[in-house]
Amino acid sequence: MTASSRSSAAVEDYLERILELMTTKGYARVVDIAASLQISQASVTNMLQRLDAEGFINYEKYRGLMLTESGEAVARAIAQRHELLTDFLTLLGVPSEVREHDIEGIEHHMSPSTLLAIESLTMELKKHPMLLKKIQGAQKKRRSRGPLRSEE
Amino acid sequence: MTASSRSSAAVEDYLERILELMTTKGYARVVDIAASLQISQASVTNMLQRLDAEGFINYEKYRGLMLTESGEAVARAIAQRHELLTDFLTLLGVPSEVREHDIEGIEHHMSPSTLLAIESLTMELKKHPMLLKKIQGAQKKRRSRGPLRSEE
DNA sequence: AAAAATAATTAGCCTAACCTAATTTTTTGT
DNA sequence: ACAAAAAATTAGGTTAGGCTAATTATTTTT
Repeated sequence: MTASSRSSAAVEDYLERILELMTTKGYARVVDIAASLQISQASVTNMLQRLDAEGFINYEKYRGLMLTESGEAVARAIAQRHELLTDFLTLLGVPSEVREHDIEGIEHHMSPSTLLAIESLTMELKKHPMLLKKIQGAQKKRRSRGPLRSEE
Repeated sequence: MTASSRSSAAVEDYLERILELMTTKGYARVVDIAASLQISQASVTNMLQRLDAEGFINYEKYRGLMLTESGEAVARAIAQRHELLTDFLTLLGVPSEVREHDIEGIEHHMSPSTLLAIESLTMELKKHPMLLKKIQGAQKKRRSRGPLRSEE
């Protein structure tokens, strides 16, 4: 009955996409979620049942779903993290393809403390465009010499 | 023969710990690895067999193990990432308990591009102690007002 | 050198998240 | 209205990475 204690990375991913679909299209069907996450519809159905059981959505077979309060709260928190990280990495000049991939990997593992730190940092960096230029420049230099490993 | 294409987060964790044990104690026994990763010895034995099969270590039952070239390369890459991230988050004033936890979660998901950007940023930040003070200050303020809330 | 303690291995399970194939329900086009 | 298409569900696998309990090797102590 209660939304359970801690949500896994997978749960967070689903909720994030569901919220996004709800806000952009007004609804989130199994087929849309599957396409968005690039997984099978069967897997989505399965997860929706679990999300319902855990109190993150209200789900009725074949009929559709709605985020609960708690589900929406989780989804919004993740979306906010995602946005913050996008903002931050964009500022640093990380190329968009790589950026999105990295964010999807790391967004489930950042504590409020770390997020707060990055938020502060991001805000501060925005006030110092010269500094940002320097940072982006330093990257180009190194990249051409060969950094840590092969590029992605 | 060849170390396989892509290493999972778990593989990377094991290799990182093995390298650390090797350098600090001179050897890495099953019991030590298990204690360090807080998992059972049985699981470690299992993974060691896999690491051997995939060419990351040379492993002889009951006798011990050595990192191969490829295993050591992976381990060093991860260790370097870990160090960089520690440096970065420390600079931002993220408390050490949280910091370590977050790093363990995210270090397996960062592309060379992102790492390079953070490296440049970290170097630049070190030259601007006043800026850092400001960032750390901003965090304290917010933290006392509320956990993770959006700003402008 | 034998017994006791410690370390390592094996065997057999478990769970989370995925998958495909088959089936059922809903929607759509004529 | 009803057949065809699309969407959703169920049933039954698979894989990674953990676990415990039982067994076997090795090391230490007496």
